[in-house]
Amino acid sequence: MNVRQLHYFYTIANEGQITRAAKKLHMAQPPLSQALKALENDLGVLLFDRHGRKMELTKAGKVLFERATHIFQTIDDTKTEVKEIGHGVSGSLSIGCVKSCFSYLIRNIRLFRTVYPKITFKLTEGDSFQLTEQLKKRDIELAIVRLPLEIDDYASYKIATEKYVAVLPEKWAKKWHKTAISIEELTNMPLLLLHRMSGRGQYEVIIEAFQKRGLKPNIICESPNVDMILGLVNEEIGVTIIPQSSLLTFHHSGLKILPLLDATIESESMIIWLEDRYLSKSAIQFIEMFET
Amino acid sequence: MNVRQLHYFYTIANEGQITRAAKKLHMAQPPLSQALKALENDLGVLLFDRHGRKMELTKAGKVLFERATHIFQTIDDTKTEVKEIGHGVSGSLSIGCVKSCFSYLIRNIRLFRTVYPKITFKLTEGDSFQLTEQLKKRDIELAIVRLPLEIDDYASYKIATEKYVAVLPEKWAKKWHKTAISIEELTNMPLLLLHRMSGRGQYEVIIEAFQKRGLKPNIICESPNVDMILGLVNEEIGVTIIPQSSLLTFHHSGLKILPLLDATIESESMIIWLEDRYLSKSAIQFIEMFET
DNA sequence: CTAATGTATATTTAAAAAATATACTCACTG
DNA sequence: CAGTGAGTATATTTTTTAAATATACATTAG
Repeated sequence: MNVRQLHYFYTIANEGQITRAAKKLHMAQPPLSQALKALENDLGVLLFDRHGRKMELTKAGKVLFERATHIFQTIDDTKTEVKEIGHGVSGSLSIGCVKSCFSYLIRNIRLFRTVYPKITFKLTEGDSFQLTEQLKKRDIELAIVRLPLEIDDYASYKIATEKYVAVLPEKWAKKWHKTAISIEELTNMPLLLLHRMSGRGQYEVIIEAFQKRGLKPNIICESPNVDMILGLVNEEIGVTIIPQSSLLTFHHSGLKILPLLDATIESESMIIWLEDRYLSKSAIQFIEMFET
Repeated sequence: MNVRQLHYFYTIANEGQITRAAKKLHMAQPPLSQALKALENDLGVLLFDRHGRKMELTKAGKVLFERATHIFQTIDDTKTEVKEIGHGVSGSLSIGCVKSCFSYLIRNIRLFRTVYPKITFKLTEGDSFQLTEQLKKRDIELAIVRLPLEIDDYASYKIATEKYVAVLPEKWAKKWHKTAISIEELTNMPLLLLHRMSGRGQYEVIIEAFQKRGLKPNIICESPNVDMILGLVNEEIGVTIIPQSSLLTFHHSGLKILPLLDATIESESMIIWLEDRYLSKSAIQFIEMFET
């Protein structure tokens, strides 16, 4: 049995007649008669009960017709589905994102869904290094990361540049009555820093800002988790310096946010992907949304 | 997209390599490369991400592979199923049966299932005329009926010949202290008879037995339902004459069964089917079981 | 009994798939 | 760092397979 024969059988069963089926299949009647016979022969069952020019499905024929209907429906659906994936209007999109960039991701997913409602998302969270590993393994197609990061292997598009801000417990800030804070003022305070678990990250950038001024920060805690750091600040354990957008997901009641006075430590966020590799149409469309 | 191409794709995805897949498909590598390319072209998606000699499924490719796996599994199952139906080891068998022959049917179904456990049954009940109509409509393949019946259009096999017996209320029978009863003795009793709703049936045969002796039976009730008749006998409304096997399904506590003394009204039970029509292998096997 | 409609068979023709020959590409190795 | 091997791609020829043509056969309706 081959599928072409099955398709012929399906059409004959639908039309109830070989001649009519042949017309529908854009072919002559004799080859169709033969194909049907060959199929019956191969399966070892009569599929039609013929008397004269009346054809009636046998029991086996009825079963085969049911199954064939299902099979061709599935094949048809599959074609459509895969084509849609190809055109980027369907399918799923795997994106990794560092926690401090969640706000960018969420905003763009909302926008993307208004244009491509059939696309679903698979999201993972991790630090920049972990995400690049996931890119290489092709677990994700796109990653939204924060610089600095070794990105030679990746194509990238910069989605935001933003300043780092100092976050102080509200009580501490009241003593100053200031609207901004300098690096020097921060030196004397206990400092809590985001520290990536792997690779060179933002941590080093902040240290450099102090070192440039001959200062040595008083780092008392490092953590890869922004929520934890901000929780500690809230408990008046110390202050921190983080990208502004990292605050968006944190409900900050007892925190005072101050821009840095004499230094602009900047953070770049990028969306990155593997260069020279197949990128799904939907991923391309997702990137393009950032570009506009 | 055609299914041959899909099959090629499926094999390539399974083997992870075109050359290896070509070997498995008993063909050379170049046509396989081309077929894959044609499929990708037709669907408008890259299915594999090629770098050098490494091939990796794209997102669309992964989806297609999943679907293809399911499709080919279904096709394979279908082949097996239809072949099994063809050989009569699987499928379902539709049989109609008159109520008074239930015992024959049940006995043979039990036997049949020990040999062909995969065959399922679809059973209907009706009088002989109704069953022949169902045969013509092909709602059932086989019917077990009781003669007399117009059976010119059908192939048949006689499964049993049995005598009619008289059934009396136990109390009435005690007066006689006999082990058999004559037609004449029955004439004076109120008679309850099975009467087929349609067509000529056993009813007429019984009437004839009386008429041959110049007697006129005292028929006070007709019903197509054996249970109802026997219920009425049990309530001492009257007596009845029925084929012996009709009693098997009835729980008879207050009934006396007596053979007919001076007449043998006989009933033939047959299994019948449409002549010159396709009969499923399983139906043929079912008939053969009666013949042995 | 004949015309019309549908199916089956045999043979020829055309289309499509596969083979052959060969070029190209990358990765590994000495 | 050229050479080799394993794999893929392209162009052309060959083979296979499916379809068309011609025609015979079968059944039903008028």
